[in-house]
Amino acid sequence: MQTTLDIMKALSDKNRTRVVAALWRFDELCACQITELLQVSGATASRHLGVLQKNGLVESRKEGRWVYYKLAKPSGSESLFQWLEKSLSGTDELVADYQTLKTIVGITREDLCRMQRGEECCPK
Amino acid sequence: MQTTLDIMKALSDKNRTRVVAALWRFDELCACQITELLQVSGATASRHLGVLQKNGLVESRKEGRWVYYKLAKPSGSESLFQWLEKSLSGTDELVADYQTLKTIVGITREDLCRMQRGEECCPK
DNA sequence: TTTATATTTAGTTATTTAGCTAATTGTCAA
DNA sequence: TTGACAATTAGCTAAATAACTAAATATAAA
Repeated sequence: MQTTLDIMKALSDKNRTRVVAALWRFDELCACQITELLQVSGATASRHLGVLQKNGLVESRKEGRWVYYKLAKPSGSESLFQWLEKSLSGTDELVADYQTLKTIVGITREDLCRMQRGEECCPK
Repeated sequence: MQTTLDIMKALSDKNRTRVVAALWRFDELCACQITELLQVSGATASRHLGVLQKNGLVESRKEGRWVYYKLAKPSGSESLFQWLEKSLSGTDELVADYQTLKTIVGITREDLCRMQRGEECCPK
């Protein structure tokens, strides 16, 4: 029972649900892209991703200094995600996130991380 | 989006989910029966029922001094409940709750409430 | 090897919330 | 009308958690 409750709790946070929704549209995103989307500190984004991963909702893949995340729907969760996707489709926040993400993935990882460090370099 | 998150949050609490599960099996239960099931104060049970009701998950009907609650699945929530029911089926807590509930509904409302007031009278 | 850096972990703080008791409300019965 | 009483609301406390900054870890580049 606790597993079920933990999944609900993981998905009852706005930022975590935004991450899940982002991964519906963009197959794989790295931690820095998700940090940029949520506009929180890297540590905060990392913690949210950790919660999602611990509950089997995302999985990660390390590639050099970057860590990439993608959805990992636990078996039997199809109807949950079916509901969630329908329930959230078209909400203002997610529509806006989609626009933001299109910009974010258009920037190289290197430039994005430079931006996050507050350096002057900007994406062309 | 907040509505969706609120529903998840409502269902991420163990006691509230136990109430929902109880109402799958017993069409209608009064507040005092739910208080007895959860083994919390009447005020706490009332607050949980209030959260469920506010988010459209249960509806209530007043009959004299008693208030009866039943499920009120919001439209479009079928797949959510399909997942939840499957995900929770057979868990120790809910199996135990079912046994407890069979006893509880076998007691008259009057005797149950007397028990809760700590009086000596006991159900036959 | 040393330095830079993406991510995670540790530690702190503010907010939220589940629980309690006490007070209030609304209904029935004497 | 008064008293009893089921349920809810108000007010409080303790625990959980989301955010931050700083420190630690792991990897790439110089």
